[in-house]
Amino acid sequence: MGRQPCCDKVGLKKGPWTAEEDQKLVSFLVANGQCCWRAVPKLAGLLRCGKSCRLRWTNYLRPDLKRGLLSEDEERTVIELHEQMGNRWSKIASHLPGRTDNEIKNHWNTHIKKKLRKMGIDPVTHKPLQPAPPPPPPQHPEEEKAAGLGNIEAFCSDEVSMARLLDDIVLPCDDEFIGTPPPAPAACGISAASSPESSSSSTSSSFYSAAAAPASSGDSSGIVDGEWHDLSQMMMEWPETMWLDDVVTGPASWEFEDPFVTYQRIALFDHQPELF
DNA sequence: AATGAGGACAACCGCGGTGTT
DNA sequence: TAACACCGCGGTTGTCCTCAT
Repeated sequence: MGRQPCCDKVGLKKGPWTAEEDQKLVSFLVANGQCCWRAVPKLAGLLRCGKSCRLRWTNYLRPDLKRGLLSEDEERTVIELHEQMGNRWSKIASHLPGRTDNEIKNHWNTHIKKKLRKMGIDPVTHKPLQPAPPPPPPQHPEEEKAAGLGNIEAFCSDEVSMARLLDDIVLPCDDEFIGTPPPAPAACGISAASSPESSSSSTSSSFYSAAAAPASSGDSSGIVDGEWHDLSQMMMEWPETMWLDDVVTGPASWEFEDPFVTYQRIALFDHQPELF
């Protein structure tokens, strides 16, 4: 059965979203919720196709999204799930709350694939590459596996350690975090969440877990499972926090405003007008 | 300081699945 | 049952940014 292309209509805009478009989409969805995407652009006053709106919302504007790099726990989970499911990015993403399939797919293609190759692992088959990685050449398949896959050093020593990187940029999502405005998208902090799903990977028998466990034990960010606030909960708390000033007035010392912060402001205005 | 290469990621494209008429 | 419409998924592309030269 033939299908009309979704976005070839004359006059529909393509390409990067502007802050104004983000604002329109977010304010519409916050006010009306998600209905049929085809109607969203018209109702929201956007010259975009519904598909584009859905993608923008799903991958960037959704309030429950985590921001920033995947934690090592999350990376391990992705690898394990990829081993089981292949390129079922949406299924993989469903095991990582706050992460999108697109984000995971991009991270896989740009980071994890390289790491696995450096470790001598075929990112497609998850088996040792042939020929085996350079010296010292293992004598037995088991040793090869252990050397290539069981060595966390191989996983991260040739790059800036994700954990240490997160040490620098991640703020724990506790009350202190709530009171601290996120200075930049990458530092929104939620990125290092140790979700129950991701932390459960530590019990997996997969060699990836064994490989990475030492480096991740005692989450480098100091965050304990369950400490992460649900965004809606955070939003309920914002008015009592210093963050509110940033959300309401906009970042004082940042020229660029993260669309996420824009969203927060819109959401607060729309849902708690009595506060202003 | 200029510039080219490579990396990272947002966004688009096309297809398949599913619900409705 | 067929035709259609919509949504979601996975692959790919385009653009911006960073870094090395």
